[in-house]
Amino acid sequence: MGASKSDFFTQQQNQIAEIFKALGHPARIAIIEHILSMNSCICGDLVEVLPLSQATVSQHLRELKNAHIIQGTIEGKGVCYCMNEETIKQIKSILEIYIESSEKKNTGCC
Amino acid sequence: MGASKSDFFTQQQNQIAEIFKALGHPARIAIIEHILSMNSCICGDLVEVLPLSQATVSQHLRELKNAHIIQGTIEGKGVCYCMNEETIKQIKSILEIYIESSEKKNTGCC
DNA sequence: TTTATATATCGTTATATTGCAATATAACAA
DNA sequence: TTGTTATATTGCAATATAACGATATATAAA
Repeated sequence: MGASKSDFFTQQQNQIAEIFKALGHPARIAIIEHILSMNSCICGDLVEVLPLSQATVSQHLRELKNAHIIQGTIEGKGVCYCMNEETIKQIKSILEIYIESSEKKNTGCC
Repeated sequence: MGASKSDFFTQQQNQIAEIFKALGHPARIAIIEHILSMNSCICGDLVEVLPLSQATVSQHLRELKNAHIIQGTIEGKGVCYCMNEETIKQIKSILEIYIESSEKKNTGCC
């Protein structure tokens, strides 16, 4: 197969997984780090920084946009990218819940 | 292709992406939620709870183990799974850094 | 020992992802 | 208008992933 049985999971589980999946590629981590490291977020130079073709970079950007991890606005003939803090905060708070639950229920078996 | 060019990214970028990738599937999110919701972490019943075959569940568990998101110890004829808090905390702190950087460099373009 | 139960691994198929060249689109410049 | 630059999309080949049946392994029970 290769198709995940999304229908059998909750909408929330699918949504969370979507975001993590978008973060699950080194090129996309590199893109995020680069957006964060720049003072301006006009990111046409990503192609020069990354070892990937323009087409591939554009594709990764689209995936990050689809998952609402970054936002892009047209600025003249370029596009300005920046992080969508809300999504990152959402994921962070989910991890916090995981950590809390895990600390509460320490059964000592591992 | 289909092979990601891992060699061209830093070890840290690859490692972070690996963990996010392991979290990027609804079944694996469901597994984590179930481990956290149980008082005991003996998780042989995951197969009954999830809409997946035993082989598939075992495969997902292996991926979570490989990414050090969960740990498993043999208990009698079953296996006891629990979270590896360290990994979750590591990912959480990376997201915190992302949020901080993002807040500092608000250029207002998006 | 034999049998049952729990989990892991192997082999296979269907689908998804990665990456790029080629091409399309869109905005500015001349 | 035409040309130039920036980004997106399309189409394709190579590889990876998801899922499962069958089988292997490993421990407990009889």
